[in-house]
Amino acid sequence: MNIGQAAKASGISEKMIRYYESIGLIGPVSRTEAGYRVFREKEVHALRFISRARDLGFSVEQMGNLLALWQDRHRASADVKAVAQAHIEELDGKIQKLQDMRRTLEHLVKHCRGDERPDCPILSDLAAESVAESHERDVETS
Amino acid sequence: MNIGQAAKASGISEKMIRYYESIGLIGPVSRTEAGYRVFREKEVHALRFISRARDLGFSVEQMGNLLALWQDRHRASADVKAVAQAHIEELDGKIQKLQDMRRTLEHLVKHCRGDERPDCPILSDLAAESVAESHERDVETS
DNA sequence: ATTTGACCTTACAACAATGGGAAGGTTTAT
DNA sequence: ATAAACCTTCCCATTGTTGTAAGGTCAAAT
Repeated sequence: MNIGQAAKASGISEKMIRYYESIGLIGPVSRTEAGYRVFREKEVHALRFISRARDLGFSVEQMGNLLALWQDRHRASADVKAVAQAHIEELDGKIQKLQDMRRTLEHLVKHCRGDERPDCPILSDLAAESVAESHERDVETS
Repeated sequence: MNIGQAAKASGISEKMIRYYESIGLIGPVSRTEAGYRVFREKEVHALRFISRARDLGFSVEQMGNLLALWQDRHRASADVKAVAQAHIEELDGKIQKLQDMRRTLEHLVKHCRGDERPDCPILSDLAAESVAESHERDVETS
C-alpha cells in the first residue's frame, strides 16, 4: 500500500503521515527499492488510532503516550485513564477561557445599537483607560 | 517613553510591540537619533486597546479592523458590532468543538476502570476498526 | 518503445502568535 | 571610565498543517 492509499484509509493526509514519521510518532516505514513507503495493515491501524486521538484533541505528545500504552500489553488502564483525564482538564481550561471571552463579548454586543451612528460600547470598552482590570502598571515599590 | 515603559504600560511584551509594528498593526513608531522607539500616549493607548482586544480572543486581523474603526470618527457602530458578532460565532464554534471532544472523552473515561489491568475502553475505542464515522460514537445509553 | 499522467520522493516556506537568545549600540549612574 | 540596564536587529523554535518546487517512478495508452 502506497502512502496515498494509506492516507485515504486512515484519514490522515500524506503530508502529515510523513511528518508523523519524521518526528517519530510512528516508526520508520519500510520502503520499496525505489524509496516508496510501503504501508501494511499494522501501520494503517496505527494511523487510524492517531486519527481518532487527533479528533479528540490530543496533542502529538499525548498521542505518543497513548500509542505506547496501546502497544504495551502490560499497561495499566490507570495510566491510560490518567492521560485522558489530564486532557479533559486541558479541554476544560480552554473551554472556560473561551466562554469567558464569549460572555464579555456578548455583553458588549448586546449594548451596541448597531446602527449608522459611531457610538459603540464595544470600542469604548476596548479603548477605556485602564481602571481596575487585570493589568497592573505599577512596578515601583510604594 | 521607551519600549520597555510602553510594554509595562500596555501589558504587551516588547517582543510583541515590535512584531505588531513590523506587520503594520500599529503604524511606524518614531525614533530617537540613536534609533530607540519613542512612544507617546497615543501609541500606548492603541497598545492598550490591542491588549484588551487580544484578551477577548480577537485575531491580529480582526484587531486591525477594530483599530481602523476605532480611529474612524465616521464609523457605523453596526460595523463594529458585525466584527464582534462574527468573533462570537467563531468562539461558539471552538467551544462547541471542544465540548464535543470533552463529552466523548468523559464518556470513555467513565467506563475505564483505571486499575492495574490492561483492559481499557479508551484504547479500544481509539483502536476500533472503523465501523461508522468517528463522530457516531456511542453516547450515554442509560 | 516512448510518452503521458498519476503517483511518489525530498526540501523548503508559510501560517499565527509568541518567546528565546545572540551580538552589538546607547544611556545612565556610579 | 566602566558597569548595569536599556535598546536595536536578526535568527531560531514552537504546534500542526498546508503549499510548492524540482525531481524520480510506475502503469497504461500510444
